[in-house]
Amino acid sequence: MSLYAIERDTGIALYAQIAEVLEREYVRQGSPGDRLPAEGELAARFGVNRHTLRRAVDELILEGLLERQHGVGIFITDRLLDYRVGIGTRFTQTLAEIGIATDTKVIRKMVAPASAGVAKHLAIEADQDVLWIETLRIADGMPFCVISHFLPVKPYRELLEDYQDGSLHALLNQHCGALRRTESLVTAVMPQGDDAKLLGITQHRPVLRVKSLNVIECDASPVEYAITRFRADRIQLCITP
Amino acid sequence: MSLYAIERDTGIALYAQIAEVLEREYVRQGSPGDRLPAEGELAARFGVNRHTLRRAVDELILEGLLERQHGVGIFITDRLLDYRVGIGTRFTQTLAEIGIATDTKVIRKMVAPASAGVAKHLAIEADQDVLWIETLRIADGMPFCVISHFLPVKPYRELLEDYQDGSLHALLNQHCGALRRTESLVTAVMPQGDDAKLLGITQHRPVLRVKSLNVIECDASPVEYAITRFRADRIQLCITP
DNA sequence: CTGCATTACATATCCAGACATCTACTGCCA
DNA sequence: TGGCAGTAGATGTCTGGATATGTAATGCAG
Repeated sequence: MSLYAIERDTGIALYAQIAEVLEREYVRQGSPGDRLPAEGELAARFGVNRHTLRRAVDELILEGLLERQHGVGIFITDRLLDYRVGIGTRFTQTLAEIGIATDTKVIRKMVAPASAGVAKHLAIEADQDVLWIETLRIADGMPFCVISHFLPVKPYRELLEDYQDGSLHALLNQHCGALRRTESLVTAVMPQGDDAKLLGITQHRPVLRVKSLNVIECDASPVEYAITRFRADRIQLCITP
Repeated sequence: MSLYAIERDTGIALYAQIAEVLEREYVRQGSPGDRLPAEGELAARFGVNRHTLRRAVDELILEGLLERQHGVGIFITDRLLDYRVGIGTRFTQTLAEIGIATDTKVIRKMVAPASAGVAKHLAIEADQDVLWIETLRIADGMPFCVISHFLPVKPYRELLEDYQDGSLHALLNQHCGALRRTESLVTAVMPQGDDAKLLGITQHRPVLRVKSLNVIECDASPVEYAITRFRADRIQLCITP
């Protein structure tokens, strides 16, 4: 029997009380990957309807403590992995330095008219075509971040015609010489579109979004505008002055 | 009548279809602050149960597009304000530079044993007492970020006995000389504890968390370890190399 | 005209049940 | 032995109804 009882008519919602008990009893006691009893079983134990129990589980999913797998069960999520990635340097290079094997998967590669934001940064007219490459970066076999790369069509279309994997910036470096990152804008958002699926997280976990612009070192002409979405549960950007 | 019809048995959940229609029809057309029709009204219009409609609204609340007020209605949320704040500099100073008036409110001030993380950064023993100050920063009259400041008790207790508002770092500067920020760790999390209430956001919007350590310039001894939680909808950290 | 009780209406919670869909396992069949 | 159909059991969606609680406007009493 549970040490923590559920009380009705206390002014505190049943689902909130149950969420707390579930957290104390399963999340804190258990380990990542552990499965909880089935919804019906838990509902019976607490003496509430299955909907009420689901509402309680929803709370913990929102907090990132649990996740559901359709047809399988409810599981305790993995903990923060605390990778540190420098913001000033390149993705592949940075992770290589701390001994993490990385992989790149090209999700989409297309030519499309630039949005206002992209056009501004690439110093072209809005609606003018840009090269749009969507890549998924994988570290240690686990999805790490999704990057939308935007490049001017003009000089880079042929260059990237057969780009498939590896470091995009190494390729650009060979062609344009040294690149420089001008500034990075960092914020937190909820995952949009396919990002949650690609990153292997639920729709309810935040992602760290970094917008950055790379220019050619010598003449400062823009080469690539990138929007990166990191799994926030696996990463801490490390910024050193 | 709506241009966008809801279809059953398409394999797409009704609530998902309704959420899309609500977004197109109200969120994109309307303005922040606008109220949606009542739940019952909308449910009748779409020909679904009120629970199903609520589920649809839940989706948009999670995406940060709508918010509910008990007994009042459902409203379109405010848009991103896109403040840019440099990570390398001081809060008050940075915002002053871009012409934003700031205010500081001390939420809590107490002495408590250090957690493992805090102790490590301040180079003291775990469980040893530290000064713990919780402040809320307000920019242009709107909550902006919550900061947990941790300082060694030893030299700073008396200094900060009567600290109430204004720049904490200006005060520390007078006492210790120049400070230097060693590194900043940035990630995204969902708000914990009272943070959502203090920041004036729902529990379902992400916050940007920055952990930083300030040391004395000349001898590199740690002065302040701070954990800052920014409203992610109002801020973009701007990082320049 | 002020202030408070009433009331209408909004969202919040909970229950009970039906059916859909997904997953993993079982066991038969080729 | 490999593959596939069936099935048990898990989560997902939707309905209908009852009741609780919060908000703001109404209207009456003072």
